[in-house]
Amino acid sequence: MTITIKDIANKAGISAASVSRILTNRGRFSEKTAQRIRQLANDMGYYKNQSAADLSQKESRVIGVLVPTTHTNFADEIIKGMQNKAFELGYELLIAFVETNSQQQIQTVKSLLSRQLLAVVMLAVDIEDSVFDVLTSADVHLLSVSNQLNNVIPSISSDNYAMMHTIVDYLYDHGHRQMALIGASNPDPIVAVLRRQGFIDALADHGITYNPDFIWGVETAYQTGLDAIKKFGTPLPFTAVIGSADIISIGLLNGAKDADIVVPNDLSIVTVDGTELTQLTRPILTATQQNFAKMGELAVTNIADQSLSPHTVIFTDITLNSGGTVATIV
Amino acid sequence: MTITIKDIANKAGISAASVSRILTNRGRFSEKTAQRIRQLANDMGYYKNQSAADLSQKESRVIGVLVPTTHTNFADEIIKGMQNKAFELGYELLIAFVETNSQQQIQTVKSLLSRQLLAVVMLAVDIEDSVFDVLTSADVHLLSVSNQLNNVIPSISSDNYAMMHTIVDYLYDHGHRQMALIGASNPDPIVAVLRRQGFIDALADHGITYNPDFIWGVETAYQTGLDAIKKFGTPLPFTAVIGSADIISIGLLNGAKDADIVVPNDLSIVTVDGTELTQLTRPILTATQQNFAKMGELAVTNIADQSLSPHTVIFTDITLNSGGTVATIV
DNA sequence: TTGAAAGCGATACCAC
DNA sequence: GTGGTATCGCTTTCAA
Repeated sequence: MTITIKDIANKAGISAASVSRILTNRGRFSEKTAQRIRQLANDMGYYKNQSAADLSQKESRVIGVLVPTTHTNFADEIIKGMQNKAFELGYELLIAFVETNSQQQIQTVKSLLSRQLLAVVMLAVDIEDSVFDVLTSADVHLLSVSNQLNNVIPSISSDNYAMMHTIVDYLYDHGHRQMALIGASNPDPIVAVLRRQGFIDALADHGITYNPDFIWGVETAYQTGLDAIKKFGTPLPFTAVIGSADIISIGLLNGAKDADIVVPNDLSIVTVDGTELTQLTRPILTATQQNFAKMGELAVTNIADQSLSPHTVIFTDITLNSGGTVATIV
Repeated sequence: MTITIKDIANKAGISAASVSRILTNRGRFSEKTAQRIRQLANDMGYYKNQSAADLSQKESRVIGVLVPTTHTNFADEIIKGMQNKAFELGYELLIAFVETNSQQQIQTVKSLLSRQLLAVVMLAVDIEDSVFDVLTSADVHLLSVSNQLNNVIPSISSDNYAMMHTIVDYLYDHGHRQMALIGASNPDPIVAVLRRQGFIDALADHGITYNPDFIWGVETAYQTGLDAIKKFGTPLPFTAVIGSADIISIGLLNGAKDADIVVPNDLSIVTVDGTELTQLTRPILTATQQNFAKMGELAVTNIADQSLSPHTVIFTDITLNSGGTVATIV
C-alpha cells in the first residue's frame, strides 16, 4: 500500500492539512513540526500523488511537448533547454513523441490533453490539420518552437529570413555568385517559405537574379543531399550550395565525394542548424548555428510569464561557425 | 471552464456513472445511449481528466521512461518501439530526460514517481547509486533496456558477449589477427564488462592472446575515437579496431583520415550499434546492428505481461551489416 | 441497464 | 499555527 499524507498525519499526531502545508511550503506552520514531518515523510518513503494534487489544484505546472519522431537531431537540444528552465522554475515537462501516422498522432495528442496542461509546445512539428484542430479546440496555450506559424500561434525560432542573408552575404564575400538552396522547397512550413524568400532577396541585394532551378529539394533528409548532387551533375552549375539542415548537408558532402567533386575546392557548402553532426564530417561543415537550447529556455520562461499572444514571434541569435567547407573564389 | 462527465450527464439527462461506463467501455450499457453520449462528448469537446481517473483507479497504465540526455542516438529508436507497442496495447509513456547532474536527476525521478506508474524503464541509463536507491525503494517495477544489470533488475538488451564473438570471428575470417577494442574500458556498466570479456574470449578461441593495451577508451564519445588513433600512432599496431558505439567509430574513422591512415586498407573498423549514423560516413561503417526498436517493443509487452523477475534477461537479435570499412588481409 | 453514493489523495478555505 | 471539511473529476460497488 502506498503512503499518503494521512498516514503521515496519523503517525505524527497532526492533521493532514498541516502535513500538506508543510510539504508544499505553503501557508503557515511552525518550523519545528515541519522538521519532524519532513523527516517522517522521508523515512516512510512518501511520494506525493501528483494526480490527486493536480485534481485539487486548478492551475497546472505541466508543459506538454510534442516532438516529431522524424529524427531531427536538434530536438534534444531544445528539450534540454526546456528541461533546465523547467527545473529551475518548478515546472514539469510531459514529452510525447508524435508519429507521422495521423491516427496515432491524434491519439497521442488527445492523451496529452487528458492531463491538464498549462501549455503545449510543438517542436518543429508539421502538424496535420486534423491534429491542429484538436489542439486549438482544446483550450491550452500553444507555442511553436523552431517553426514559425505566423499569426496563428506564438513562436520561438531563428530569424530564418535574416539567416539566409547572413549566409548569402558570407558566400558572396568569398567570391561566390552562383548559389543553390537545397531542401527548402516545401510549400508548407513557413520556415521553408522564409528561407526561400530570404535567399532570393539576399541574392537580389547583390544584384544577382536567382535561378529557380537552384532552389530544389523537399524532404529534410540525407537522401535529399545525395540526390541534389546527382540531379545537377558534373560540373555543377553553381559554386556554392546551402543545405537547409545538417543532415541534408552531409548528404551533399557525401554526394560530392561520390561524384569526385572536391569540397570546398569545387563546391562550397554552408549548412543550416549547426548541431553536433557538423563536427563529424571531413571537412567540418561551415554552419549557421541556431541557438536551440535558448529556444527551449525561452519557451518555458514565456509560458511562465504568460506573455504570449498569437502574434508573438521571438527570435534567438544565430552564429556563423566557419568550418572547412567554404572556399574563396578569386 | 472545462467540461466534465457531469456536464455531459446533465445535458443527456442521465447519470455521470453511465457516462463514465460508456466512455471507458466498461460494465454494461445500451449501445443506443452509448452512441448518443459518444457523439455528445465529442461535440462538447470533452477531454477526460486523466488525473481524476488515475486517482480513482488503483492500477495505472503509465510507463515511465528514463532517457539519458547524453546524446545516445539510439534512444529514439527504442522509444519509437516502445511507443508503437504502448499505443497498440493501450499504455501511456511518460518520458523524462535525465541529466548527468545528480541533483536534478533525483528531482526528475521523484517527480516521475509522483505519478503512479506501472513501471519505470531505464534506457541505457547509468544511474547513480543515490538515484538507484530512490528508484528501488519506491515500489515500481524496474526494467533496464540496452544495459544489463545482472540479477538486480530485469533487462532487455543485445547479447553483448556473443556480439563480440560475432565481430571477432568476422574480422578473423577476413584475415585479421591484431585487433583493438575502443570505448569499453569503463569498469562500470555491465555492458562494457561483457564486451571486454567477449572480446578476450573470442580472441582466445582463435588462439590469440589479447593485448591489454588494445582495450582502451572510457567515454562513449566522438573524441574517444579521435584520441585512440592519436594514442596508438602511425603505423598502428593492429589491423582492425572495434568501436564500442557508432559515435566512437566515426571518431576512429576521422582520426584515421586526419592521420593519413586509409580505411579500410590500413585499418579496418567494425562498429557496434548500427544506427543511421553509420550510413553518413565514407566509407559506410561495417556494423553489428542492434535491434533497438525490438527492445522497445519487448519492454512494453513484458511489462504488460507482468512476466519480469529481477533475473530476467532478454536478448534481441543482432545483424552484421557489412559496409566498406573492413578489408581482407591476405 | 441505470443511478446514488462512497471513495481516491491532496489542497484550500475558514474557523479556532 | 493548526484542524475540520468541502472539493476537484472520475470510477466503482451496490441497489433499484
